[in-house]
Amino acid sequence: MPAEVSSASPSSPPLTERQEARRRRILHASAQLASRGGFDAVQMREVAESSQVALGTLYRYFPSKIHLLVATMQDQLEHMHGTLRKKPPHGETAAERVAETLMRAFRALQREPHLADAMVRALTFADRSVSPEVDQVSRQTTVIILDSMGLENPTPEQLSAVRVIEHTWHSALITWLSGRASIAQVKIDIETVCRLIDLTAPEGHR
Amino acid sequence: MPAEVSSASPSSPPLTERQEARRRRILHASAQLASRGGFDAVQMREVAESSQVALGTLYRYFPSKIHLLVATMQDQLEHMHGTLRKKPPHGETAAERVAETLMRAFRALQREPHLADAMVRALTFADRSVSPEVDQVSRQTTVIILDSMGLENPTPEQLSAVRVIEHTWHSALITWLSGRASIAQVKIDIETVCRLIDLTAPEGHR
DNA sequence: ATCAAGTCTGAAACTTGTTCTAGATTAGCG
DNA sequence: CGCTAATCTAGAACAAGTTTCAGACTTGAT
Repeated sequence: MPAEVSSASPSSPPLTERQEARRRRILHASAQLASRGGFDAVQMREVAESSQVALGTLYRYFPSKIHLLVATMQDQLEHMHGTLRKKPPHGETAAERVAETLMRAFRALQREPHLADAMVRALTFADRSVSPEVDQVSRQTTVIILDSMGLENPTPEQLSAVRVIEHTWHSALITWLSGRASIAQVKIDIETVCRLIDLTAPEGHR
Repeated sequence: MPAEVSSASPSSPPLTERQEARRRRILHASAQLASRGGFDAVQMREVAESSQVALGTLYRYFPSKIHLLVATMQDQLEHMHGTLRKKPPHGETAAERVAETLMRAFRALQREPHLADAMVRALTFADRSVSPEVDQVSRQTTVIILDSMGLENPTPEQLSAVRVIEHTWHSALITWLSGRASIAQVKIDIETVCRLIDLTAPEGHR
Protein backbone atom coordinates (compact mmCIF):
# COMPACT_ATOMS: atom_id res chain seq x y z
CA MET A 1 0.00 0.00 0.00
CA PRO A 2 1.25 3.49 -0.87
CA ALA A 3 2.29 5.53 2.12
CA GLU A 4 1.80 9.14 1.01
CA VAL A 5 0.00 10.68 -1.97
CA SER A 6 -3.14 10.22 0.04
CA SER A 7 -5.27 13.35 0.30
CA ALA A 8 -4.27 16.38 -1.76
CA SER A 9 -6.95 17.24 -4.28
CA PRO A 10 -5.91 15.50 -7.47
CA SER A 11 -6.68 18.61 -9.53
CA SER A 12 -4.29 21.52 -10.25
CA PRO A 13 -0.80 21.07 -11.67
CA PRO A 14 1.43 18.60 -9.83
CA LEU A 15 4.07 20.15 -7.62
CA THR A 16 7.79 19.81 -8.13
CA GLU A 17 9.82 18.24 -5.40
CA ARG A 18 10.96 21.56 -3.96
CA GLN A 19 7.42 22.84 -4.03
CA GLU A 20 6.19 19.78 -2.21
CA ALA A 21 8.92 20.36 0.33
CA ARG A 22 7.91 23.99 0.76
CA ARG A 23 4.30 23.00 1.24
CA ARG A 24 5.35 20.50 3.87
CA ARG A 25 7.52 23.04 5.69
CA ILE A 26 4.65 25.48 5.74
CA LEU A 27 2.18 22.98 7.14
CA HIS A 28 4.72 21.89 9.71
CA ALA A 29 5.39 25.45 10.82
CA SER A 30 1.67 26.09 10.99
CA ALA A 31 1.03 23.09 13.19
CA GLN A 32 3.98 23.94 15.39
CA LEU A 33 2.93 27.53 15.96
CA ALA A 34 -0.65 26.43 16.49
CA SER A 35 0.47 23.90 19.09
CA ARG A 36 2.13 26.69 21.01
CA GLY A 37 -0.52 29.32 21.18
CA GLY A 38 -3.55 28.34 19.18
CA PHE A 39 -5.25 30.35 16.48
CA ASP A 40 -3.72 33.71 17.38
CA ALA A 41 -0.21 32.34 17.50
CA VAL A 42 -0.37 31.29 13.87
CA GLN A 43 0.75 34.58 12.36
CA MET A 44 1.34 34.58 8.67
CA ARG A 45 4.66 36.41 8.90
CA GLU A 46 5.89 33.92 11.45
CA VAL A 47 4.71 30.95 9.45
CA ALA A 48 6.55 32.36 6.45
CA GLU A 49 9.71 32.91 8.43
CA SER A 50 9.60 29.54 10.18
CA SER A 51 9.14 27.74 6.92
CA GLN A 52 11.76 29.83 5.14
CA VAL A 53 9.44 31.10 2.51
CA ALA A 54 8.51 34.63 1.47
CA LEU A 55 5.19 35.97 2.64
CA GLY A 56 3.97 36.22 -0.93
CA THR A 57 4.85 32.59 -1.51
CA LEU A 58 2.96 31.52 1.58
CA TYR A 59 -0.08 33.26 0.18
CA ARG A 60 0.42 31.58 -3.16
CA TYR A 61 0.25 28.20 -1.46
CA PHE A 62 -2.55 29.07 0.94
CA PRO A 63 -4.68 32.05 -0.01
CA SER A 64 -5.58 32.90 3.57
CA LYS A 65 -4.84 32.03 7.16
CA ILE A 66 -8.08 30.10 7.25
CA HIS A 67 -7.10 28.09 4.20
CA LEU A 68 -3.78 27.33 5.82
CA LEU A 69 -5.32 26.12 9.04
CA VAL A 70 -7.96 24.06 7.31
CA ALA A 71 -5.22 22.43 5.26
CA THR A 72 -3.37 21.81 8.50
CA MET A 73 -6.45 20.10 9.78
CA GLN A 74 -6.73 17.94 6.67
CA ASP A 75 -3.16 16.94 7.29
CA GLN A 76 -3.76 16.04 10.92
CA LEU A 77 -6.96 14.20 10.08
CA GLU A 78 -5.04 11.87 7.83
CA HIS A 79 -2.66 10.96 10.59
CA MET A 80 -5.62 10.44 12.85
CA HIS A 81 -7.42 8.23 10.41
CA GLY A 82 -4.33 6.10 9.95
CA THR A 83 -3.88 5.78 13.70
CA LEU A 84 -7.50 4.96 14.34
CA ARG A 85 -7.77 2.37 11.64
CA LYS A 86 -4.89 0.42 13.12
CA LYS A 87 -6.79 -0.31 16.30
CA PRO A 88 -10.47 -0.51 15.47
CA PRO A 89 -12.92 0.07 18.30
CA HIS A 90 -14.26 -3.04 19.98
CA GLY A 91 -17.70 -1.94 21.19
CA GLU A 92 -20.71 -4.20 20.73
CA THR A 93 -23.05 -1.84 18.95
CA ALA A 94 -22.31 0.63 16.19
CA ALA A 95 -23.22 3.44 18.56
CA GLU A 96 -20.64 2.25 21.06
CA ARG A 97 -17.97 1.95 18.44
CA VAL A 98 -18.58 5.43 17.09
CA ALA A 99 -18.57 6.94 20.55
CA GLU A 100 -15.38 5.09 21.34
CA THR A 101 -13.71 6.34 18.18
CA LEU A 102 -14.74 9.92 18.77
CA MET A 103 -13.58 9.83 22.34
CA ARG A 104 -10.27 8.48 21.17
CA ALA A 105 -9.98 11.36 18.74
CA PHE A 106 -11.00 13.71 21.50
CA ARG A 107 -8.23 12.47 23.75
CA ALA A 108 -5.77 13.04 20.93
CA LEU A 109 -6.98 16.63 20.65
CA GLN A 110 -6.65 17.07 24.39
CA ARG A 111 -2.96 16.39 24.07
CA GLU A 112 -2.61 19.44 21.82
CA PRO A 113 -5.41 21.71 22.89
CA HIS A 114 -3.90 24.78 21.25
CA LEU A 115 -3.59 23.02 17.94
CA ALA A 116 -7.16 21.83 18.28
CA ASP A 117 -8.22 25.38 19.00
CA ALA A 118 -6.57 26.73 15.88
CA MET A 119 -7.96 24.07 13.61
CA VAL A 120 -11.50 24.03 14.90
CA ARG A 121 -11.80 27.80 15.02
CA ALA A 122 -10.58 28.01 11.44
CA LEU A 123 -13.00 25.35 10.39
CA THR A 124 -16.06 27.03 11.83
CA PHE A 125 -14.99 30.51 10.87
CA ALA A 126 -14.38 29.59 7.25
CA ASP A 127 -16.60 31.37 4.78
CA ARG A 128 -17.73 30.32 1.31
CA SER A 129 -14.32 30.80 -0.22
CA VAL A 130 -13.05 27.84 1.76
CA SER A 131 -16.03 25.60 1.18
CA PRO A 132 -14.26 22.98 -0.91
CA GLU A 133 -11.55 22.48 1.67
CA VAL A 134 -13.93 22.45 4.60
CA ASP A 135 -16.10 20.01 2.73
CA GLN A 136 -13.16 17.73 2.26
CA VAL A 137 -12.54 17.76 6.00
CA SER A 138 -16.17 16.96 6.53
CA ARG A 139 -16.06 14.05 4.11
CA GLN A 140 -12.96 12.72 5.76
CA THR A 141 -14.68 12.87 9.12
CA THR A 142 -17.67 11.05 7.70
CA VAL A 143 -15.42 8.31 6.41
CA ILE A 144 -13.84 7.90 9.83
CA ILE A 145 -17.22 7.58 11.50
CA LEU A 146 -18.62 5.18 8.92
CA ASP A 147 -15.43 3.20 9.19
CA SER A 148 -15.87 2.81 12.90
CA MET A 149 -19.49 1.79 12.42
CA GLY A 150 -18.30 -0.93 10.12
CA LEU A 151 -20.95 -0.24 7.52
CA GLU A 152 -20.75 -1.08 3.87
CA ASN A 153 -23.69 0.83 2.47
CA PRO A 154 -25.43 3.00 5.03
CA THR A 155 -29.07 3.96 4.63
CA PRO A 156 -30.03 7.60 4.12
CA GLU A 157 -31.31 7.59 7.67
CA GLN A 158 -27.99 6.46 8.96
CA LEU A 159 -26.24 9.11 6.94
CA SER A 160 -28.46 11.70 8.55
CA ALA A 161 -27.53 10.36 11.94
CA VAL A 162 -23.87 10.60 11.01
CA ARG A 163 -24.35 14.17 9.92
CA VAL A 164 -25.93 15.02 13.23
CA ILE A 165 -23.11 13.30 15.02
CA GLU A 166 -20.62 15.42 13.15
CA HIS A 167 -22.53 18.56 14.02
CA THR A 168 -22.49 17.59 17.65
CA TRP A 169 -18.84 16.69 17.50
CA HIS A 170 -17.81 20.05 16.10
CA SER A 171 -20.01 22.10 18.32
CA ALA A 172 -19.09 20.16 21.44
CA LEU A 173 -15.44 20.70 20.63
CA ILE A 174 -16.05 24.40 20.40
CA THR A 175 -17.76 24.58 23.75
CA TRP A 176 -14.94 22.62 25.29
CA LEU A 177 -12.25 24.77 23.66
CA SER A 178 -13.89 27.95 24.83
CA GLY A 179 -14.06 26.61 28.35
CA ARG A 180 -17.85 26.42 28.51
CA ALA A 181 -18.07 22.66 28.81
CA SER A 182 -15.99 20.12 30.67
CA ILE A 183 -14.42 17.05 29.17
CA ALA A 184 -17.04 14.99 30.96
CA GLN A 185 -19.76 17.06 29.41
CA VAL A 186 -18.37 16.49 25.93
CA LYS A 187 -18.29 12.78 26.63
CA ILE A 188 -21.92 12.76 27.65
CA ASP A 189 -22.97 14.73 24.60
CA ILE A 190 -21.15 12.38 22.28
CA GLU A 191 -22.63 9.33 23.91
CA THR A 192 -26.06 10.87 23.81
CA VAL A 193 -25.94 11.68 20.13
CA CYS A 194 -24.50 8.31 19.25
CA ARG A 195 -27.69 6.73 20.48
CA LEU A 196 -29.23 8.08 17.32
CA ILE A 197 -27.39 5.41 15.44
CA ASP A 198 -29.14 2.57 17.17
CA LEU A 199 -32.37 4.41 16.55
CA THR A 200 -31.74 4.25 12.83
CA ALA A 201 -30.30 0.75 12.63
CA PRO A 202 -32.40 -1.37 10.26
CA GLU A 203 -32.11 -4.86 11.78
CA GLY A 204 -29.48 -6.90 13.55
CA HIS A 205 -26.30 -5.09 14.54
CA ARG A 206 -22.64 -5.61 13.66
CA MET B 1 -45.50 42.98 32.18
CA PRO B 2 -42.35 45.09 31.82
CA ALA B 3 -41.30 45.69 28.25
CA GLU B 4 -37.55 46.24 28.46
CA VAL B 5 -35.01 45.65 31.23
CA SER B 6 -35.08 42.05 30.18
CA SER B 7 -31.68 40.58 29.46
CA ALA B 8 -28.64 42.67 30.34
CA SER B 9 -26.57 40.99 32.99
CA PRO B 10 -27.79 42.44 36.26
CA SER B 11 -24.23 43.01 37.44
CA SER B 12 -22.07 46.08 36.78
CA PRO B 13 -23.20 49.63 37.52
CA PRO B 14 -26.56 50.67 36.05
CA LEU B 15 -26.39 52.87 32.99
CA THR B 16 -27.68 56.39 32.79
CA GLU B 17 -30.36 57.18 30.28
CA ARG B 18 -27.93 58.58 27.74
CA GLN B 19 -25.70 55.59 28.16
CA GLU B 20 -28.58 53.25 27.62
CA ALA B 21 -29.43 55.22 24.49
CA ARG B 22 -25.85 54.97 23.25
CA ARG B 23 -25.83 51.25 23.84
CA ARG B 24 -29.05 50.91 21.91
CA ARG B 25 -27.75 53.00 19.00
CA ILE B 26 -24.64 50.87 18.83
CA LEU B 27 -26.57 47.62 18.79
CA HIS B 28 -28.91 49.01 16.18
CA ALA B 29 -26.05 50.12 13.94
CA SER B 30 -24.39 46.76 14.39
CA ALA B 31 -27.51 44.85 13.35
CA GLN B 32 -28.07 47.17 10.43
CA LEU B 33 -24.56 46.85 9.06
CA ALA B 34 -24.65 43.11 9.65
CA SER B 35 -27.91 42.84 7.74
CA ARG B 36 -26.25 44.48 4.78
CA GLY B 37 -23.06 42.55 4.40
CA GLY B 38 -22.62 40.07 7.20
CA PHE B 39 -19.64 39.70 9.49
CA ASP B 40 -17.19 41.62 7.33
CA ALA B 41 -19.51 44.56 6.89
CA VAL B 42 -19.61 45.20 10.61
CA GLN B 43 -16.55 47.42 10.81
CA MET B 44 -15.89 48.99 14.13
CA ARG B 45 -15.19 52.43 12.68
CA GLU B 46 -18.45 52.31 10.76
CA VAL B 47 -20.42 51.13 13.74
CA ALA B 48 -18.95 53.99 15.74
CA GLU B 49 -19.83 56.51 13.07
CA SER B 50 -23.32 55.16 12.44
CA SER B 51 -24.12 55.23 16.11
CA GLN B 52 -22.54 58.65 16.65
CA VAL B 53 -20.09 57.50 19.19
CA ALA B 54 -16.31 57.74 19.32
CA LEU B 55 -14.36 54.60 18.54
CA GLY B 56 -12.95 54.53 22.05
CA THR B 57 -16.46 54.68 23.45
CA LEU B 58 -17.60 51.82 21.30
CA TYR B 59 -14.77 49.77 22.73
CA ARG B 60 -15.73 50.78 26.23
CA TYR B 61 -19.21 49.40 25.68
CA PHE B 62 -18.12 46.31 23.77
CA PRO B 63 -14.52 45.27 24.24
CA SER B 64 -14.27 43.61 20.84
CA LYS B 65 -16.11 43.10 17.60
CA ILE B 66 -16.98 39.62 18.77
CA HIS B 67 -18.44 40.95 22.00
CA LEU B 68 -20.49 43.41 19.99
CA LEU B 69 -21.89 40.78 17.68
CA VAL B 70 -22.64 38.36 20.47
CA ALA B 71 -24.50 41.13 22.26
CA THR B 72 -26.34 41.80 19.03
CA MET B 73 -27.33 38.17 19.00
CA GLN B 74 -28.56 38.32 22.60
CA ASP B 75 -30.66 41.24 21.55
CA GLN B 76 -32.14 39.46 18.56
CA LEU B 77 -32.73 36.30 20.55
CA GLU B 78 -34.96 38.20 22.91
CA HIS B 79 -37.13 39.43 20.09
CA MET B 80 -37.24 35.91 18.77
CA HIS B 81 -38.24 34.46 22.10
CA GLY B 82 -41.01 36.98 22.46
CA THR B 83 -42.28 36.26 18.96
CA LEU B 84 -42.13 32.52 19.38
CA ARG B 85 -43.85 32.47 22.70
CA LYS B 86 -46.85 34.26 21.27
CA LYS B 87 -47.70 31.42 18.92
CA PRO B 88 -46.61 28.19 20.56
CA PRO B 89 -45.99 25.22 18.29
CA HIS B 90 -48.85 22.81 17.92
CA GLY B 91 -47.10 19.50 17.21
CA GLU B 92 -48.23 16.32 18.94
CA THR B 93 -44.97 15.18 20.43
CA ALA B 94 -42.29 17.19 22.13
CA ALA B 95 -39.93 16.31 19.31
CA GLU B 96 -42.32 17.73 16.74
CA ARG B 97 -42.82 20.90 18.70
CA VAL B 98 -39.11 21.50 19.10
CA ALA B 99 -38.46 20.86 15.42
CA GLU B 100 -41.27 23.20 14.52
CA THR B 101 -39.91 25.93 16.74
CA LEU B 102 -36.41 25.61 15.39
CA MET B 103 -37.61 25.64 11.82
CA ARG B 104 -39.59 28.75 12.57
CA ALA B 105 -36.46 30.36 13.96
CA PHE B 106 -34.57 29.17 10.92
CA ARG B 107 -37.03 30.82 8.59
CA ALA B 108 -36.59 34.06 10.51
CA LEU B 109 -32.84 33.80 10.01
CA GLN B 110 -33.33 33.14 6.31
CA ARG B 111 -35.00 36.51 6.01
CA GLU B 112 -31.76 38.16 7.16
CA PRO B 113 -29.06 35.77 6.09
CA HIS B 114 -26.30 38.34 6.41
CA LEU B 115 -27.29 39.17 9.93
CA ALA B 116 -27.42 35.48 10.72
CA ASP B 117 -23.96 35.08 9.25
CA ALA B 118 -22.50 37.82 11.40
CA MET B 119 -24.06 36.58 14.60
CA VAL B 120 -23.36 32.90 14.17
CA ARG B 121 -19.79 33.43 13.01
CA ALA B 122 -19.14 35.63 16.02
CA LEU B 123 -20.68 33.07 18.32
CA THR B 124 -18.55 30.19 17.14
CA PHE B 125 -15.40 32.23 16.80
CA ALA B 126 -15.65 33.62 20.30
CA ASP B 127 -12.78 32.66 22.57
CA ARG B 128 -12.67 32.37 26.34
CA SER B 129 -12.86 36.10 26.89
CA VAL B 130 -16.44 36.06 25.63
CA SER B 131 -17.52 32.92 27.48
CA PRO B 132 -19.99 34.60 29.81
CA GLU B 133 -21.82 36.28 26.96
CA VAL B 134 -21.81 33.20 24.76
CA ASP B 135 -23.06 31.19 27.69
CA GLN B 136 -25.92 33.55 28.14
CA VAL B 137 -26.90 33.06 24.52
CA SER B 138 -26.72 29.35 25.06
CA ARG B 139 -28.92 29.51 28.13
CA GLN B 140 -31.43 31.62 26.30
CA THR B 141 -31.54 29.08 23.50
CA THR B 142 -32.06 26.31 26.00
CA VAL B 143 -34.97 28.17 27.51
CA ILE B 144 -36.57 28.55 24.10
CA ILE B 145 -36.25 24.85 23.40
CA LEU B 146 -37.50 23.76 26.77
CA ASP B 147 -40.35 26.20 26.42
CA SER B 148 -41.39 24.64 23.17
CA MET B 149 -41.18 21.18 24.69
CA GLY B 150 -43.56 22.32 27.35
CA LEU B 151 -41.58 20.77 30.17
CA GLU B 152 -41.63 21.80 33.76
CA ASN B 153 -38.68 19.90 35.16
CA PRO B 154 -36.70 18.03 32.53
CA THR B 155 -34.67 14.98 33.41
CA PRO B 156 -30.88 15.03 33.07
CA GLU B 157 -31.29 12.84 30.02
CA GLN B 158 -33.59 15.30 28.41
CA LEU B 159 -31.20 18.11 29.16
CA SER B 160 -28.50 16.14 27.39
CA ALA B 161 -30.76 15.75 24.41
CA VAL B 162 -31.41 19.47 24.41
CA ARG B 163 -27.70 20.16 24.51
CA VAL B 164 -27.17 17.91 21.52
CA ILE B 165 -29.99 19.64 19.71
CA GLU B 166 -28.32 22.97 20.31
CA HIS B 167 -25.04 21.63 19.02
CA THR B 168 -26.75 20.42 15.90
CA TRP B 169 -28.62 23.66 15.50
CA HIS B 170 -25.48 25.77 15.62
CA SER B 171 -23.42 23.55 13.43
CA ALA B 172 -26.18 23.06 10.89
CA LEU B 173 -26.57 26.82 10.68
CA ILE B 174 -22.88 27.15 9.95
CA THR B 175 -22.94 24.64 7.16
CA TRP B 176 -25.94 26.39 5.67
CA LEU B 177 -24.36 29.84 5.97
CA SER B 178 -21.19 28.69 4.33
CA GLY B 179 -23.15 27.21 1.48
CA ARG B 180 -22.24 23.60 2.21
CA ALA B 181 -25.77 22.48 3.07
CA SER B 182 -29.14 23.30 1.62
CA ILE B 183 -32.13 24.50 3.55
CA ALA B 184 -33.68 21.10 3.06
CA GLN B 185 -30.62 19.46 4.50
CA VAL B 186 -30.80 21.64 7.60
CA LYS B 187 -34.44 20.68 8.01
CA ILE B 188 -33.60 17.00 7.85
CA ASP B 189 -30.80 17.35 10.35
CA ILE B 190 -33.01 19.18 12.79
CA GLU B 191 -35.78 16.65 12.47
CA THR B 192 -33.32 13.83 12.87
CA VAL B 193 -31.79 15.18 16.05
CA CYS B 194 -35.16 16.01 17.52
CA ARG B 195 -35.96 12.33 17.54
CA LEU B 196 -33.57 12.10 20.42
CA ILE B 197 -36.19 13.76 22.54
CA ASP B 198 -38.68 11.00 22.13
CA LEU B 199 -35.89 8.60 22.87
CA THR B 200 -35.39 10.20 26.25
CA ALA B 201 -39.04 10.81 27.13
CA PRO B 202 -39.84 9.08 30.41
CA GLU B 203 -43.52 8.15 29.98
CA GLY B 204 -46.56 9.61 28.30
CA HIS B 205 -45.99 12.64 26.11
CA ARG B 206 -47.45 16.16 26.07
C1' DA C 1 -22.62 76.32 42.29
C1' DT C 2 -18.26 73.80 42.49
C1' DC C 3 -15.06 70.23 42.56
C1' DA C 4 -13.39 65.42 41.67
C1' DA C 5 -14.06 61.37 39.31
C1' DG C 6 -15.57 59.25 35.67
C1' DT C 7 -16.90 59.37 30.66
C1' DC C 8 -16.71 60.77 25.91
C1' DT C 9 -14.34 62.59 21.81
C1' DG C 10 -11.12 62.93 17.96
C1' DA C 11 -7.13 61.53 16.25
C1' DA C 12 -2.99 59.07 15.95
C1' DA C 13 -0.53 54.80 16.53
C1' DC C 14 0.05 49.95 16.57
C1' DT C 15 -0.91 44.98 15.04
C1' DT C 16 -1.65 41.47 11.94
C1' DG C 17 -3.97 39.70 7.72
C1' DT C 18 -3.63 40.66 2.92
C1' DT C 19 -2.05 42.74 -1.50
C1' DC C 20 1.28 44.60 -4.63
C1' DT C 21 5.75 45.39 -6.99
C1' DA C 22 10.29 45.01 -8.91
C1' DG C 23 13.85 42.22 -9.35
C1' DA C 24 16.21 37.42 -8.71
C1' DT C 25 15.69 32.29 -9.42
C1' DT C 26 14.08 28.18 -11.32
C1' DA C 27 11.89 24.94 -14.53
C1' DG C 28 10.93 23.25 -18.88
C1' DC C 29 12.20 23.28 -23.66
C1' DG C 30 14.32 23.82 -28.08
C1' DC D 1 23.50 25.91 -23.49
C1' DG D 2 20.14 29.84 -23.84
C1' DC D 3 15.48 31.48 -23.73
C1' DT D 4 10.88 32.26 -21.79
C1' DA D 5 7.38 31.71 -18.57
C1' DA D 6 6.43 30.71 -14.14
C1' DT D 7 7.81 31.05 -9.47
C1' DC D 8 10.11 33.01 -5.51
C1' DT D 9 11.98 36.83 -2.63
C1' DA D 10 12.25 41.08 0.03
C1' DG D 11 9.95 44.65 1.27
C1' DA D 12 6.61 48.32 1.03
C1' DA D 13 1.87 49.39 1.33
C1' DC D 14 -2.90 48.88 2.61
C1' DA D 15 -7.08 47.44 5.60
C1' DA D 16 -9.48 46.78 9.68
C1' DG D 17 -9.34 45.48 14.68
C1' DT D 18 -7.49 47.40 18.79
C1' DT D 19 -5.01 50.62 21.93
C1' DT D 20 -3.66 54.98 23.57
C1' DC D 21 -3.82 59.85 24.82
C1' DA D 22 -4.85 64.66 25.69
C1' DG D 23 -8.45 67.45 26.27
C1' DA D 24 -13.70 68.45 26.65
C1' DC D 25 -17.93 67.12 28.81
C1' DT D 26 -21.11 64.84 32.52
C1' DT D 27 -22.31 63.27 36.73
C1' DG D 28 -22.78 63.01 41.61
C1' DA D 29 -21.72 64.76 45.98
C1' DT D 30 -20.82 68.40 48.81
